[in-house]
Amino acid sequence: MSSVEPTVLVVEDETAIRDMIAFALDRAGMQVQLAGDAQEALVSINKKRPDIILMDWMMPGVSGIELTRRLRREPYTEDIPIIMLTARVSEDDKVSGLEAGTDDYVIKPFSPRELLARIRAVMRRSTPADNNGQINAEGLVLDTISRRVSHQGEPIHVGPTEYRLLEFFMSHAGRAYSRGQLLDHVWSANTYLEERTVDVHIRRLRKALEPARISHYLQTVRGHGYRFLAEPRTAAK
Amino acid sequence: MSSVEPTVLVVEDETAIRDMIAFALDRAGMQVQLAGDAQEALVSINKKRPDIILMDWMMPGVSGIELTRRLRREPYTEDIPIIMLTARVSEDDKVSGLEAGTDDYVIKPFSPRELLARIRAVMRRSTPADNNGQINAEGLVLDTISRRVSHQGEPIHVGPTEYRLLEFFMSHAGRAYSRGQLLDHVWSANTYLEERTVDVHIRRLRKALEPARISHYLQTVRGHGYRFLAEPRTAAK
DNA sequence: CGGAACTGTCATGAAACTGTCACACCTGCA
DNA sequence: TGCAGGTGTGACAGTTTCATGACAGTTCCG
Repeated sequence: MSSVEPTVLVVEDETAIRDMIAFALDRAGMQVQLAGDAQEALVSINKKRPDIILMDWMMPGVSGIELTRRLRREPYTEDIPIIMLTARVSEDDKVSGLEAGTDDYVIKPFSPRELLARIRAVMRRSTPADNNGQINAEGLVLDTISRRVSHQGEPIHVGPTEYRLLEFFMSHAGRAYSRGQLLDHVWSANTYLEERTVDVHIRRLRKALEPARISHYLQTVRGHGYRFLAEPRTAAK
Repeated sequence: MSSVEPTVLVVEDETAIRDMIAFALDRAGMQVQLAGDAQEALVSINKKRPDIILMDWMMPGVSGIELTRRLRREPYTEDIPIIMLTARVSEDDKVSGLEAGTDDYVIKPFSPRELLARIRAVMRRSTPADNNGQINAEGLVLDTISRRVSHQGEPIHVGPTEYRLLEFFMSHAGRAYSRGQLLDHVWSANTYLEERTVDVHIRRLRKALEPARISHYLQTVRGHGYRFLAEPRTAAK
């Protein structure tokens, strides 16, 4: 897997907790960036894009959840996994956090070990490979730099919306999304669109993937939405 | 959460150490499975999924670290916490062990007391509720992220209602619910439905679980309702 | 200006899903 | 043994959900 040490950004206003986390992560061989508030966090991210972000829910000024929303809006940061540190436990918070784009939660108080476990779990889940601008899934390659799609060398043409949709799906492979979530993430926010619109774009994307015989990578989750899953060849072990 | 005794799989080639560990764990009221090498370990895991694995770093044949990688690759096993037993002390080994998906490690020589403490710590942190969106019960995995159900890797198709029903049951395993309670929890409120409707959905869910031969996980509680209980394999019947 | 590409919405039919029923079956009890 | 209430099972019709093709409005170019 990735032989380089992952970089973790810790956004937390309480110095004691921040230092504790920093110590634990450092011991585990991770690069650590520290930030005391959202402002510092943004600066830090701009300087060096972290592989994962640990973020306190409650912070002076811009809250963790608000910062998450902002990060999710920018292409440069939207794919960074975020783990929320929170004292809250209610279902509502959980839901709104997940909607905002959080990948996991750790509820205070937590042990350094638990934190490490979560970080590893999230990274194992969301790090497909080393990221040089390409996302690869069973021969389907999406190049975020040239903004092109190809399958086993053969170029595939997709429209702008289909491209964004595919990019979102491929960088969150395996995960099921409702139509509402897809509208939030793939279309610019604040635009109200019919949910059926998603269906049509899925259809167009499938059509584009059809010549490569991989349209089934886009799976329908009945009663819910869609999911991208590039199934490996069904071969016995 | 699980009040039942945890099952611990010990993978260790040195008989003396293995016996010592087995004795200590048994005294602490834990179920113990033993394996002398990776091969035996895989067989044992297939027979009964352990709640945690103690694994020697150095073993003849497939090493502990390699076995860890393999286990992390399979959905059925990827969530089992692993504690590595090692004589090595260098930083490098420590890091690569963690990267491979190990949850903790104990350096030889160690005391039974230390071992138990580590086991309890790891289990405490990896059990809490929706671990990483997966609910696992004896090989039956419900993934709330991808919204899929599978048994020992084999996907299982269930309809939307059956999915919600199973999710509810699995996150309240062992508990018996009346038909009325199930209607309240699984169906959206304010809908009046015939109580027998529950029976039919139970039936459909059982049918879906039938190919995996685990339809008996859904038990009938006569005169009351139903209960989900994934029983470990009973030897003979 | 004109065409090509793209976008959002809609109508339609097929497929999946849902709730209900009738009847078979099973269990405990008189 | 027969009865009575509870549960399993298959069938069915109504409903919901989704795939698909069409269409009109837009934008983006030459």
